[in-house]
Amino acid sequence: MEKINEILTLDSNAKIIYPKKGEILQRENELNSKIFYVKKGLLRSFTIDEKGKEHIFIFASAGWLIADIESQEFNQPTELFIDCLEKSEVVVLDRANFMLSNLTEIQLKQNAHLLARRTAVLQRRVIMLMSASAKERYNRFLESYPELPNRVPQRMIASYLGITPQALSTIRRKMVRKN
Amino acid sequence: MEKINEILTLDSNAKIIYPKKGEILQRENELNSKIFYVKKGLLRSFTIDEKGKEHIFIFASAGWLIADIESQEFNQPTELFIDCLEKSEVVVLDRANFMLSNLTEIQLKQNAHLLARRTAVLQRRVIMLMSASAKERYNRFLESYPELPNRVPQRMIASYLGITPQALSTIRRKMVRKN
DNA sequence: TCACATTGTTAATCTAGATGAATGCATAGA
DNA sequence: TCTATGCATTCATCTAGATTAACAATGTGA
Repeated sequence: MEKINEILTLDSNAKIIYPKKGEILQRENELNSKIFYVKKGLLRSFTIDEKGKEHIFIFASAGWLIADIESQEFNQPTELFIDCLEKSEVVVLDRANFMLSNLTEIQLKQNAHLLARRTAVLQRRVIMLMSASAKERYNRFLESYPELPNRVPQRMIASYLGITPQALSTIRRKMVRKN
Repeated sequence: MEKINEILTLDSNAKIIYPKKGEILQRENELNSKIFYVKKGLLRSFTIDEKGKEHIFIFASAGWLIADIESQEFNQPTELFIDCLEKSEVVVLDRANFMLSNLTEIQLKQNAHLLARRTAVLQRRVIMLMSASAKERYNRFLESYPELPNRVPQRMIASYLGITPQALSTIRRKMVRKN
């Protein structure tokens, strides 16, 4: 994940921002083409459905990219909000530059790996959503992101898992009782 | 989607196969690094969970790639089966070659776009699984892949949507009644 | 400091979709 | 041709998780 820095330093259009907790970096329906690389802190992306309910798509802590790849790839307005959960340090890249600037071959390959890694995470997520119970998904979440439960409120973890805060609370209670 | 052909013709290790309906191209737990590009026909990838239940991850008709990106990116044995639903024509690529062969810059960028497009599809899939009812997911599926219902049995569509064949049958009945 | 919002918990009720089983139909294979 | 296997449908039942609501504990801001 270090090679990204080469890309960043080469991209003269890259800017660094220091968003505060609660700051919104990208809104739904913006025609946006930004990619955010988190150097420090924590961001998240999420949608809001017709009933006004929030669905967290992904958390991005230090070293991760966050962006609305779907709308960017198909040149449509953003579906995802992106906001800041902790005081952060974030590199803002332009999609066009990220994909098309004069990067070296090595950097392009790195780029491909970053995208492949993101895809891999999503692949696992889809399989989990289809085949695992809420309890299993929660346990997998704890294994995969052991530090996040200390940093984000439970209602957001519930939202990430695709369940209500009440359901998560019940799952946790049952897990405690069994130990 | 045509530029892929440039990549294919350059990759001297690429082979063409002609699998028949029902033929399995990749099994779970194989340490495999193949990427399949479908020229004609129809493939699918799927997992089988602990209860023996099938979960279809993706359908790939002409012009699409299919591969277990997750296990490849993390160098682990395959989680996904890949098999053939219709007599097909398929280009078999080696992951190593696909990522690291001496492709031109343009081809590498094309490559990045193919991956980004895959990621975009998965992004939409995750959001749908989290926020939409089975009925809504079915309608979206019909919009996105209008030709597939004629080519694959309903139980597979149900599996793709993450519901049982019975539930899909009920949804369809209700939709017919309303028209 | 006091009002007020946000978070997590519990409990009662409701519902989308799962499960299990039976039936009719079509296709395939000996 | 007959038999068997897979597919779609329907129905009765069950259950994981949603919904609604009430309440305590903690933060937050004027």
